[in-house]
Amino acid sequence: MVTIKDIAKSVGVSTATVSHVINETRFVSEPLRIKVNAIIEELGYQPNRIARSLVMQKTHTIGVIISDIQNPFYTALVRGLEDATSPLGYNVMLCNTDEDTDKEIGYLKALLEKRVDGIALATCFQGDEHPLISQLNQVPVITIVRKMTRLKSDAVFADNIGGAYEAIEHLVSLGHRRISVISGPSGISSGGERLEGVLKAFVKHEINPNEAWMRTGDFKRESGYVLAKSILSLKERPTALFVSNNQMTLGALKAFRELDVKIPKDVSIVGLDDTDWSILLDPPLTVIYQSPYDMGNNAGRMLLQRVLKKRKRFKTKIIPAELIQRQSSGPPRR
Amino acid sequence: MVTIKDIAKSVGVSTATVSHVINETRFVSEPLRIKVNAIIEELGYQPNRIARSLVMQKTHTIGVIISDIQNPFYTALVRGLEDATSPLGYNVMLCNTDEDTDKEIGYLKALLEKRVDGIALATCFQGDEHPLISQLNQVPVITIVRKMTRLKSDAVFADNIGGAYEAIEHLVSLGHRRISVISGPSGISSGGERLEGVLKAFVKHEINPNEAWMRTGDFKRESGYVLAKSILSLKERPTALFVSNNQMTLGALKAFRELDVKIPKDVSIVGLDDTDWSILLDPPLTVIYQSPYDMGNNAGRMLLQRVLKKRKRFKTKIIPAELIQRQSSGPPRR
DNA sequence: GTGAAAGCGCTAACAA
DNA sequence: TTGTTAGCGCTTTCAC
Repeated sequence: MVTIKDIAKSVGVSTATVSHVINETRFVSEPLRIKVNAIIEELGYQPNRIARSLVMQKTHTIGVIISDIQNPFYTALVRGLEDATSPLGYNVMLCNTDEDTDKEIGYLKALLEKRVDGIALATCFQGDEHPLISQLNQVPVITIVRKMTRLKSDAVFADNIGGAYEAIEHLVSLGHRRISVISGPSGISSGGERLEGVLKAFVKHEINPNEAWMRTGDFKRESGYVLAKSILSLKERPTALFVSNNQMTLGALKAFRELDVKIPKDVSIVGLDDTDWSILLDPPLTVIYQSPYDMGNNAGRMLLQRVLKKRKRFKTKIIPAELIQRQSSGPPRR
Repeated sequence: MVTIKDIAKSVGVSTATVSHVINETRFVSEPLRIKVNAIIEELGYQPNRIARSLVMQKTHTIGVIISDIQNPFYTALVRGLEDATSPLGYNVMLCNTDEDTDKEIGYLKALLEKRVDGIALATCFQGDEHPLISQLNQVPVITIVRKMTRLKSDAVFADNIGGAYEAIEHLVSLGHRRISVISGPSGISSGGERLEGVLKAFVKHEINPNEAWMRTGDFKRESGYVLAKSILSLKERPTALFVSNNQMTLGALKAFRELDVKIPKDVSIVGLDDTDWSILLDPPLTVIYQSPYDMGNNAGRMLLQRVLKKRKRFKTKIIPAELIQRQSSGPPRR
């Protein structure tokens, strides 16, 4: 592998000069500059960013930790993040935890040791005590999707309470009062907050939550499937179901299909998170939409601002929720 | 940031000793080892992998270049790749080209300069001349999904010819002879090969391709939509349509819905690439399935074998194609 | 306008 | 059993 030293020797200048023509960081006379560039071209020199990172203390890499790369929510988010950071010369190191806290620890340690310039973290830890909290407080981190207490950082979240509230409002406005809910883990903020939004709407409309209809899943497809099946098998069926993420909705829809429950005639369903194919489902799915692309894009921009020390105070951005009404929700059967 | 030197000074040993206890790379007496580890713990030392990479000439990072991170095909592939590499301590640098050759060049250069240990590349270049071919020939590369001529490398592809052939066979077996096809760019191997498979089946069954029904898209949703709309608007409609990737199928289905064309009563449709939600569409989609997870997983394993020099000869792995028959394909209307 | 050389944090050959 | 020290390839201060 050819180095800056080879170039220097070949041209007959010092490494300093070569470095300066490469980075345009101090004046170099025309003839020398031309000669250096020619040799660089000729020898096919490729700068070694590792060496540069070591001295500059910057890697131009940002780490992203998400729980499911196969979930379109996260891929849109990553896309937004990459669109925000790659034009500024940053690369993304992507880590998939699969909701496994051990993996999260492992990835986080690796990112820290690799000295990434910043980390975008959608944690899968529940509760307060993140084991790496002190290390995380020492690097630019942006908390995304799921809150982390005790971490001083910028953050981008969705309006979970508002979104869930709106979902229930929508169902109530259609005439539903027998509403079932599949929530996510209450220890994860997006799980707990969505349930909070639901309950807030219940209170507003004086609906007494029926324990048998209030279930908690783990944000994965299988739990949506199992819980929906169990709910639909109840002697007393709800007239509507709100599922608090896209994967569980997928599972729930499978259950509906298997049990041949007609949507929305038998039971209305509202999901959270929109996808490309929601519109092609049978029937097209009514959802609460919170733009993951915007979340990622904002996260990327905010993270870079911090990396580049363009901002002092920590900032939290909330991405709004929006109801997209399609045909999976309708008035209850009389 | 605390360094190995700080540890050494604090314990009163040399940096060599510290390094050796960290890496367990030569014997260190019990008491010293304990003391060193204690101080490491106490000072919260985090090894600097950048420095280590510089001397070891290994980054434990692999670069992955794909064209669309929002396409479930690629996310499953990346997932498979990560599952294969991360247990061995490798991290994935993910780059999304969006079918833009300039972006591909930029990312490739960055990966090369960052000295990733290996690259998994699904190129978006068409034809023979990849501008970075000589650089790529100097690092471990695994070609995935799309062939690259002139690149000496391992490779993992899908059985595109076989898959497309099978799709047409299936339609013919249902009684179709008026078959329309939306292909991908012929300059991309997965585009050209799938068309090749189609034509092979046409020949076998003595079907004369109707020019008006043979269209070429760009693998993106919009082109599937536009082409399907135009095909369905023909005075002479085909009785079946084969679409050669999932994104274009999504677009085509939208066109079908907008024109109120009944599937499979009016026109049968077979897609290529399966997705989680194919089964929930209306009607559930018949597809050709070529496991992207397996592609990624094999690619990851093969790439690491090469990185670790466990293999001399280049190897190509073909992932088989399989027909998954659902309800979007049926006999033609009489 | 250019060069010498220190140093980024680590590994490992060579010495002791 | 442990320490000294020369790099890995680059940037940048200080000198000329």
